[in-house]
Amino acid sequence: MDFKNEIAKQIAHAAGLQAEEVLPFLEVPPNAEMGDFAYPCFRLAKVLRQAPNQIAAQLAEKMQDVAFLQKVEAAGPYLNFFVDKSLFSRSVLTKVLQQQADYGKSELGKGKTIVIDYSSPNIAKPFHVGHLRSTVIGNALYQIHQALGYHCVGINHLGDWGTQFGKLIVAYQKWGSKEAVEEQGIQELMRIYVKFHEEAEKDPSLDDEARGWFVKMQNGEEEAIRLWKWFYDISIREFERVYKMLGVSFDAYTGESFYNDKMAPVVEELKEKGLLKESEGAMIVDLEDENMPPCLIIRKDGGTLYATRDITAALYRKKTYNFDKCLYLTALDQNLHFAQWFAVIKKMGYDWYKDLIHVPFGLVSLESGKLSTRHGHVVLMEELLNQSISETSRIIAEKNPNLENKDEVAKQVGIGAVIFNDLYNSRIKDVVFSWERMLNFDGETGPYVQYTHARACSILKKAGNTFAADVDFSLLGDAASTAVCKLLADYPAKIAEAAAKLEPYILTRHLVDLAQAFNKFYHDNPILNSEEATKNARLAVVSAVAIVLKNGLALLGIQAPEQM
RNA sequence: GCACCCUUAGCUCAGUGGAUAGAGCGUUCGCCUCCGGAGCGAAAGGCCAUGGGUUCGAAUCCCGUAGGGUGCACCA
Repeated sequence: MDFKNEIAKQIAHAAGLQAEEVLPFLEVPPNAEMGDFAYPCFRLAKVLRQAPNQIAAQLAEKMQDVAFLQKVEAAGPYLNFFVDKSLFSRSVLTKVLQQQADYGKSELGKGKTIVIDYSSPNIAKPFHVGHLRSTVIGNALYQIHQALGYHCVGINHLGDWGTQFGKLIVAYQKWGSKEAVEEQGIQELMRIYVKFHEEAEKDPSLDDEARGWFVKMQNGEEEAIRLWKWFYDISIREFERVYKMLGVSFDAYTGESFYNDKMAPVVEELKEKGLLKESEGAMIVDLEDENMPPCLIIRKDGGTLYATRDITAALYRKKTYNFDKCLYLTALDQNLHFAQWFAVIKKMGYDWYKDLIHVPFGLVSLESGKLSTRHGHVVLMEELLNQSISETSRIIAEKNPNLENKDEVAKQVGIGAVIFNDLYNSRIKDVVFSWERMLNFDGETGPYVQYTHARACSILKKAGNTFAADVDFSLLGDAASTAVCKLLADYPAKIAEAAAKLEPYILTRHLVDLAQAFNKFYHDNPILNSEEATKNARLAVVSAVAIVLKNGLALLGIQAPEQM
């Protein structure tokens, strides 16, 4: 039963309106003592030509006998509703306990396809904290949409093509060795890449040489491709190690190199449509009428660019997946780039340009300043995860030394902490990375939610993981129990809201709210030590909370150990 | 110069048209002979950057200003 909907109907009936006119304005009072739902009557004042206070009083009068309402009260201009608590908890809890792992899922996105482009790191560079956000937010949006019934396609659009590989080839030939690259992997690639930049400052002809090698790659020349592929394989192996730790996977690894042979026809199409024009030796699409700088398509040396590849990839994805939406998870500083090439797609006459969505997030920096791979000014992803895991191990050794499979749990909690932290605020906020904050597991953190889940599991275990089916819901009338039930009831709507706003934090925060409400419930109400019927009813609450916390964490890409 | 984003408690952030602006961290004080203290309770801490406007009502919407961040031609 959807109480909000039913109340809207009742108000509409009493006020002579349609339920749809009422529903959007139904709200939750700031304080639970004021009621479970509220309707402000200000907006009726004009229509009914009466003061809001009077309207509220009259409507309250008319609704005294509604069965599922315990009480309707006029508080000044507000109409406050108190739902029948036992009816409410029955409705929520039976649903959660029946649906279990499916609670929260829906068919909102049935038949729709959503392509999500996330993580997309540049290969041949180490995977660092700057890559975390795209990876983790993208993965959460993937899981969330999947729960809503969408068909999701996760794409890792690797930065695996471009002049930087020409640079790498030159650097390898001049200063590298096969042994060193095989032994040290990306670290060695990084070393020679940095060396290249140092040398190129003194000798600009190195840049021309690098561009030359990239042209060879584009032409498919054997030696160039062989080296590139070698660098590629080494990088992917290292990335996959990190993805495995994070529990993230992709449906396709079609990176930029994948589009190498697919760009020519697209450039041809731009030409045919009269969009391409020469400027300063390069080929551009003019966007003056869109109030933006031009979009560069072909360099004066004939090379392709970022935008060329993104446009080609978008056309390919539309053809291959026929998506309803295509999301791009990148930092906010790429705003203009996306706005530009989206506009090019529009000019090409494709009305699905409006289904292309840049999902930006704020920049990550260190307390000591900007991230810079070249200057070694980074925190590597593996280092971060390992630090978090070892901090977790330390805490386990202190608090729960007899825990079985400690190492496994330390991984789940340590990695969960990192993921949770990144999904806790709205995307757009800049992040200043801090070890101190990162490794503090008190308060609104992943470990807190996991701990709450483990605690709930522990109680259930002590009760033999079972309770009687005929729950007496009237025993759950206290404020703490009601607060928990309300949050359980709101959970499905929060998933939908997170998807609509493309903001996983909506879900993350809800889980924190639920964990807080549960911990209060736990402190206020003895469970195992209470009288049989009460114990049974409270176990139903504990069980439902465990289910929802676990489901919610799963959508964020975080595991929920039963002990920690 | 033009464009985009941000500004709410000491710090990190929720709240985006309605009732007394909320969390967490940090600080201070309580709570384990009692279901897991990675917990719970309480205190202190706010001119919601600023000036106008719209509205019965603005932290929330619109315009201006200031401060901070970012982007603007052959990197991605």
